[in-house]
Amino acid sequence: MVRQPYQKKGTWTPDEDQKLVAYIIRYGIWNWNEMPRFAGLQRSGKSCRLRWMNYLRPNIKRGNFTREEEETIIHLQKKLGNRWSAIAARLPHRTDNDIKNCWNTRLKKRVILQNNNSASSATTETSSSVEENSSDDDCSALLNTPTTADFPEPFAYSNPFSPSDCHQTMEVDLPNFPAMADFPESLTYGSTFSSSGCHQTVEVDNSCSMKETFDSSENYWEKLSFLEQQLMTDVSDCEAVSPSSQLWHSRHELYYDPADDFWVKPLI
DNA sequence: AAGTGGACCAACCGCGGGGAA
DNA sequence: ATTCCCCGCGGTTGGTCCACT
Repeated sequence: MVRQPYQKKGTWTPDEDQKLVAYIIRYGIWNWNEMPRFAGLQRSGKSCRLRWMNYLRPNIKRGNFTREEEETIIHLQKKLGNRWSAIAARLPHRTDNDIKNCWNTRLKKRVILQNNNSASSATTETSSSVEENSSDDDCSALLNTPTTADFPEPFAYSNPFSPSDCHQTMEVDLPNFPAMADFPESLTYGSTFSSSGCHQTVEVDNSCSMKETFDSSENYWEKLSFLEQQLMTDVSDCEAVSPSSQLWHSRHELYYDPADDFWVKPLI
């Protein structure tokens, strides 16, 4: 009988974030339901997916929405309704959850207010101000968002939206990436980061231990922040691994401790 | 200083779609 | 054709922060 592991809820801790990011960087996304177990997380797959998609994903723009973005959301909401994922697809680097929150907390009231004002006004010109003032052309810069299909290699990223307007490239090189059979028993891997001018790279290799890199390195979160800033396409689109193989599962059995519901060796 | 209410945001829940078996 | 499983979406909730009284 398979014991249903305890599944934690609530706010994610930095340690959990670290485990999830480290795992996804290393292995990609293959099965959200199975992933938390292998990543040493006591979370549901849905929770992991949500955390990744809404917060940890590298290409997420955080912080206040600009006036232009807000107008775009209003325009698109009017056009598409509450299809937040469709709206998010047209707003670079904003998540559907963020857009939904923005709408529910701010924009909806603003629109209602605008509508009330226009309704109370005898004139008709203001009633369609949003529609008229934010045509598709007006927000074309936002709508012409590159899709992940524009990026030929799973781990090579270009960032046309870099704040500094310089073209930045992120390369994540994962040698032996899915080859579980190649992992030594004392599984070691990690990431090194380098930056030079506008061309910045991220390399993930097997040269240092995961623990060393993410636990005792001087600034893991600095690096993660770097990832967040520079990885400008969806890592989830990366084809990472073939976990369905018997090899995958058999190798993971070596590292997963069912007694603790924790994936021990690779991370500890 | 303490209480209160609103704003904001992260996360959860339930449902439906789509693909695989 | 049917069932099952996974994923993604949208609605909603709960916690935190902050301004105001």
